[in-house]
Amino acid sequence: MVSRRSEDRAAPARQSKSSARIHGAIAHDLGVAIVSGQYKPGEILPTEIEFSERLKVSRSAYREAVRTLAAKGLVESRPKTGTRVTPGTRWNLLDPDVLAWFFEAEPSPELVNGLFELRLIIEPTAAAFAAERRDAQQLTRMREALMRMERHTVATPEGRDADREFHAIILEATGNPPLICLASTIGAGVHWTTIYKARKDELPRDPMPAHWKVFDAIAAGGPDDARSAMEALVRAALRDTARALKRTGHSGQPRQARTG
Amino acid sequence: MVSRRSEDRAAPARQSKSSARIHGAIAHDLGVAIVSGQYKPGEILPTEIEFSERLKVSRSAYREAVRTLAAKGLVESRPKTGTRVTPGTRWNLLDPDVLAWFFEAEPSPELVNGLFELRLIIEPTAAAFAAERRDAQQLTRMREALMRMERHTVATPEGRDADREFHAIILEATGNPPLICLASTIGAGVHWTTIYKARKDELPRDPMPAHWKVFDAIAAGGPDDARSAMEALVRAALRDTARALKRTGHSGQPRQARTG
DNA sequence: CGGCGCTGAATAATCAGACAAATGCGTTGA
DNA sequence: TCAACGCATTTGTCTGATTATTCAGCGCCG
Repeated sequence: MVSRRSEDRAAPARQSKSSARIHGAIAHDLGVAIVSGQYKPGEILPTEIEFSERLKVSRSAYREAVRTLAAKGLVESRPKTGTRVTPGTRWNLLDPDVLAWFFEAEPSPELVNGLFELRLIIEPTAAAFAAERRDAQQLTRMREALMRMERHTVATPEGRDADREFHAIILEATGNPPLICLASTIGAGVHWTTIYKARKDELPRDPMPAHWKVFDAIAAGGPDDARSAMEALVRAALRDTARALKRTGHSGQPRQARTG
Repeated sequence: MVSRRSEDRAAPARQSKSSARIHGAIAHDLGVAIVSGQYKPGEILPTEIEFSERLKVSRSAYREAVRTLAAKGLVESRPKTGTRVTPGTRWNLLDPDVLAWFFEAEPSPELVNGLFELRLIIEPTAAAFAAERRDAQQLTRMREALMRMERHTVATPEGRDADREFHAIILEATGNPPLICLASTIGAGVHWTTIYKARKDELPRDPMPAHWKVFDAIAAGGPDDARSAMEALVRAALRDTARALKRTGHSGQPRQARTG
């Protein structure tokens, strides 16, 4: 995010490069500015006219960006009052974009710990459900994913894709749509944005045995075994993630927001 | 939602009554239409010009509504292609508005069961965390909430508010922001929209003993006791909710969406 | 003295119409 | 057969004006 003048807290202006939907870029930058505390809850943003002029975009593009943020609970607009940053308790922390915006800036330890805790609740339970409900075809796909992961190792994009897919199939096997939504959001937001940023020589030790244990338990149809195996796997992953977070300070590297 | 002509699947037009932000009303109606399956995933909405004319609103108002839906993952717009309903796996099921829209229409049993399951995972764990982390002041507030609930009973709005507050304080005591966000969303979406729609004579039996058990465990600092007490409480509530859902078919009664 | 309605100004909300950018698709030429 | 080109379509953006809301201040009345 580039500010031309120091008093501009969120004034990236339109990227002259190529195209990039403008309202999406503004929503992204403003969202990051809000979750990172550059605009504090209760604070009122400049008027539409002033802000859109400062950003060098039309009022309509700016307004569409604000609608996006309002949909995620970050701001609230009222005539005469203006657009106000809502209290943090109203933010949709589980929105994929909001989570991504947090991790682009410096997520608070409170948030990171909270997500870790949540993941530690959700994923083992999902594995237990999967052990009870998976069908033969899902089992086959899990095995294939793990074999692909083993062949490529997590040091490669292919290996990481296979890892992701393994977890995705487990979630799918739960047959619980909100759980699937939740777990993939958290997984995408926390785990993959950090652990794989580690330097190659700091990659976690061979994760395959832990993965195979989860698979075996699910294949055997043992929910308790699946739960504990997955808990061990997640704990190991979280240790690595925490280490990476502590080392880098934050996850850095902006990514493309899905919205827009 | 009023349709003037039968071929209009989502054409409530602007409410001539009072005021109501137009883009918010459109987002609401279109959102309900999408989650209820009137527009199916993969389907492409009419062009902005056509749809906005049909709704009798300006293109900009319609576009802002679409931005809101896109922010929640329900649709996706691209030049030349149009605005397409995204596959259900990409919807933010845990967005409070999306959840509310589901419950305005007929939520699928799959979704309802999924939410129940999720709640049964989350809330007992939250109670366990609360038992370990609550401070004296939170304990006092919990007791006051329960006493207020006892005094008014859940048959009154005051009693229900006290019930809500009790659960909210427990969540607050976990100190886990994503968990707070998640649990309040699910609680708002599932529980309160259904159970309290039951006829007075079908209200659940005295919920106070179960509530006091949860409180006692949290006060005593026993996470395991708190977990099992809360699990019992939630199970009872879910039974009542399931009964109400089965009887009414769905939760009916549209409510005001928060967005806009 | 206190509450209540009126008035005005500030701001978001909506509208209308034009132009720009992107992109899927058919056409055309090698 | 296939690649490059151009066209039509649709969303994206811009401009400027008008409308609706609502907060704050003031005066009036009880």
